[in-house]
Amino acid sequence: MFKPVSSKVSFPQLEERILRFWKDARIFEKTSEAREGAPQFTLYDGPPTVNGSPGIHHVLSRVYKDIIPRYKTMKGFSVFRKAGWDTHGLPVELEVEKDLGFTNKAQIEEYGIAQFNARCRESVLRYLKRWEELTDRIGFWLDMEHPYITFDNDYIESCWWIIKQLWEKGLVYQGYRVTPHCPRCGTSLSSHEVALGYGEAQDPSVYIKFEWDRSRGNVPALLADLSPAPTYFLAWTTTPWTLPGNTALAVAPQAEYAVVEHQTRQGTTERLIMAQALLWAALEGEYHLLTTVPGKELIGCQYKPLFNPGDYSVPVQRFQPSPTDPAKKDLVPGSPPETYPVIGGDFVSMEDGTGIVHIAPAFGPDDFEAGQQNDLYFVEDYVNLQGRIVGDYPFAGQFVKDADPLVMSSLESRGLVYRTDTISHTYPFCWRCETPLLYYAKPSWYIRTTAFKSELISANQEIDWHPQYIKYGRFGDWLENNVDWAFSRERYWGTPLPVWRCDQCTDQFECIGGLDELRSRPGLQGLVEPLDLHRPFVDQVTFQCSRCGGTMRRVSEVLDAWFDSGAMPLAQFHYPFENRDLFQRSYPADYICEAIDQTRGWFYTLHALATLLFQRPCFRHVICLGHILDAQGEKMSKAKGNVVDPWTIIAEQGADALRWYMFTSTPAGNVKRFAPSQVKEVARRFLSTLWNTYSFFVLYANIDRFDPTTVQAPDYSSELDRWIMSELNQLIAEVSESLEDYNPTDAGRRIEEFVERLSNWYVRRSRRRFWKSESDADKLSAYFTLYGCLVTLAKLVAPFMPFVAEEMYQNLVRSVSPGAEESVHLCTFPQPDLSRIDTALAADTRLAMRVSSLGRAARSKAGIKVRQPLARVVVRTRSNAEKEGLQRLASQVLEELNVKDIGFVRDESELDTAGYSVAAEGDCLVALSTDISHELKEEGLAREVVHRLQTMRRNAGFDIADYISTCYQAGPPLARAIENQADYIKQETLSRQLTRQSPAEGDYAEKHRIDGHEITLGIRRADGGVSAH
RNA sequence: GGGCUCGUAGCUCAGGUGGUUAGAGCACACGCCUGAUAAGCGUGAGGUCGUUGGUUCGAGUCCAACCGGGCCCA
Repeated sequence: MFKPVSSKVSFPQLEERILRFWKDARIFEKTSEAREGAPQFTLYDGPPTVNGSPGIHHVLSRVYKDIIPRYKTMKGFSVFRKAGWDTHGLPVELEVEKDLGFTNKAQIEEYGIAQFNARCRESVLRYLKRWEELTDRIGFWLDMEHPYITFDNDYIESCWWIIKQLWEKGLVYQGYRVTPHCPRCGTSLSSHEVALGYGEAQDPSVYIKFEWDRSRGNVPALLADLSPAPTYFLAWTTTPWTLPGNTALAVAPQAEYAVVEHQTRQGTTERLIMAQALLWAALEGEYHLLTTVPGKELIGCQYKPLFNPGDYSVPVQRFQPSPTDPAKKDLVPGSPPETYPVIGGDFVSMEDGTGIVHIAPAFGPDDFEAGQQNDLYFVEDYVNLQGRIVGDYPFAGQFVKDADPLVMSSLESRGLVYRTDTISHTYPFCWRCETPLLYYAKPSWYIRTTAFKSELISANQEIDWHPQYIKYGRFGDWLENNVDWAFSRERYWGTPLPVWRCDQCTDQFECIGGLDELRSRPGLQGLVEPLDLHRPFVDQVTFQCSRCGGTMRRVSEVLDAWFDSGAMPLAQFHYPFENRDLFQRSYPADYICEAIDQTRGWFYTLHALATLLFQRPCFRHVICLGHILDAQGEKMSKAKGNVVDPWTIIAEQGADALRWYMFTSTPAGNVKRFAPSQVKEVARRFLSTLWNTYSFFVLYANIDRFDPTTVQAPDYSSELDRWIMSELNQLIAEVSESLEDYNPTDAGRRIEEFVERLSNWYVRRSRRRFWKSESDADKLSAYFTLYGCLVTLAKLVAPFMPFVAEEMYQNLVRSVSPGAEESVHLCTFPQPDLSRIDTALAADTRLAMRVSSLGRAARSKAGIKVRQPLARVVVRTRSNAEKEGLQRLASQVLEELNVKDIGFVRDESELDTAGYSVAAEGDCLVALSTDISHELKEEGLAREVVHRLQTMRRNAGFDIADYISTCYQAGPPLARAIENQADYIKQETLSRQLTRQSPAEGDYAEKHRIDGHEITLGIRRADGGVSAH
């Protein structure tokens, strides 16, 4: 006996039961134990940042991470899947800062780095619990008992080892570069972080006059003859605060520049120099053109500083060739300048502005480069790392963006402003705290990924991307445009950069690749127990300089958290200090899966570190998911309030419905518009159809005491059985193929299709076989076949919907075969029996379904219910093969249409359409005879009576197998029909007696009207309550 | 501004290498069926396949430009 299955089921409750079963019986552990020694399949779990609770988009990536390992386990692999948690980084610090009410770094240092980091650790540990809970609840099986956590000392030590490897290959360097800098967080951001934060900004758009000094530098011949008058270079900028840092103006050498004359508001005459092509856009009011001059002739002209740093107590530096390496430029202290030069630059655009670009080498990447190339002055120190102006400026003390109007009024008062506007454009903001980023020249540590660019590209060729276009599109392009990785951060809660520097001979650096190496340094001090490799403890560790005997102190930086996650192929094993074999076995990963934004994030750092270390990729197959948007196609964000909480969906529809929706609604790589109502639809359309088929089977199998363990395989004489077995094996083949191809979407959609056919054709057409009284071979064959379909389905859907699959398996298999595998997830995945696939039968059945569908349409047109039997259906067929196919399946069509006989014609002209109702679609035509003879009429009436009695049985609360006694009172026409069809009625309604009399006391009675005639029906359970079957 | 990607019914999606009248599910209206079903079946309505050009005997499908959404990069 199977456990009775109600058609009404709460999936969330069912899932909770299954979770307990898995836990109590250690099923997950057993899936590993059972596959010990089998070929390994490796998942690398891209560690989510455990800062904040997991959202619906995390469910998407986590169930996609789950399905392939589950499938591979059933295919006999030993699957490695260690959970990972990304615990470092700015987001974590930011949250703690918010809690503490901090607004800048100084407050952290005041508070104490040790305490601050302790809070960071607590914060991630708190969130980690929530991640574990959700992971568990959605049935994502991975080893959370032995996770890798990026803040562990072991993990950090592996990171150190990797850096040492790169250091020894000369791939780590400290560069002085202009980087995007967040003045609030006080740190540089990497290019992928900057990308997260572009937004619309309102900025000043100003045209500034730089006064030409004819007494110095170059005077272009074309301008030499002009009468003396004040002459200005006109330059455009959106960042007035950088003007005190201006040390040059750049022109496009090939462009033509105009000298124009105009009247100022004060009535004086002045001249402006700017690109001719942009005159119309930049100038207002009247002006007249004096002459033009090629840009290259302007190079070498000198102009007067807007703000001479010497006047504001700000130090000046200057680029000059390095004495050790003439190819390099050093910054050396300089004296305040008299004038600055006009230089040439190929980056000067003729799209907007004036064709003359203001250069502040400290505050822009192009500017910095121009400074190096032209040995320019360098003025940076009037802005500190908090973005505030220092020095003696009238706008000192202001945040740079707030200083903009004050800079302008200072220039305005000196008559150096031509025009002021505002502009709306995209500008980068800090992705976490939304502070506008500043480009700021400062030292940062780099990994020289560009040295391995061609290896990065060729290793990518070995990777199997889903969707494929990522490979040479998004990801390939990114590799083609590779730049060195700025991987240091001036922060606190992160893996410390393992580089020590001598405080005496300051250019002596040492990179430490592990703890033993550190312990072996001479004069080691400050390494205390219990060991914590984080700041501030690691900052106390000093040793002796091998060159001068000075003290080696660690540099202050920590690592970009992306380095941590990119290091996981090694660091999750504490490689190379432990687990060398395990590492070797698990490299490269067979499978990884994250969303599209990771092309610049984890996909990249993983690939970069692997290639730099081993010159080969560390993952073979990757599914790159599209993002989840809300139902309106808008990005989900807390601010908009359109974030979907996964727990709500799970509580209402269950994890399996959510999983199924994630897999089948949209291809993995597409954006997904998430609407909770669609999860509900999945539950209704697919899950409940499957469940009801299962529940139907159990209901009748129990009545008939069907025991799959003792029944022999049938001879499959039934076309229906052969057909569904053909469909089933076709399904197994296609599902396997799609999953092998990392495509759960197609696989799931095929399963949906099969379940639909199973329920709405196989079971519907087989119903009588299940409820007929005699237990013959045909009945057993139907049970056996449906049972086989359901058990196979349980296994096929197991990787998709692990809970429902388990429930079905436990009841269908374990309850009758205690020796069977303990869990569906310990079973092997079904293998298709290709010999059972009968494509001709499949085509014939499709045709039979189509004919039935058209036959129903013909009935509908004629207004004759299906309950009324008809004499004949005629089908026009295109070929003998079609005709023979339909003849074989005639009983299915006849029953479905409630028709006595089927005929065939090859041409419509053979059909006398009088007395027929015809329906056609494409080349398929079906005609139903509409003449209803007296006998057919009586049969129809009898079926009406049966229908009313069936409904009454249900209303009276009888069991479907209870025998009853039936009585009726009706006029002659109905009574005659009932008498003539008495056997049929008794059989259908399990009536022992059928008598023409009034209902007795205690009978369940109803009055009905059939075809205009009144009838009273009464039923009662037959004596002894003996059940049928 | 550049790159990638998507655009098919009100909504969610199918539509290998170009080939009759572009399909499914949901939702809507009307009708039917029901000893498993929260279901199912039938009919109806709903589409200039984002737009405009081009290639072709023939374009949802191939090409180009543009428009719109998303992501990425400036």
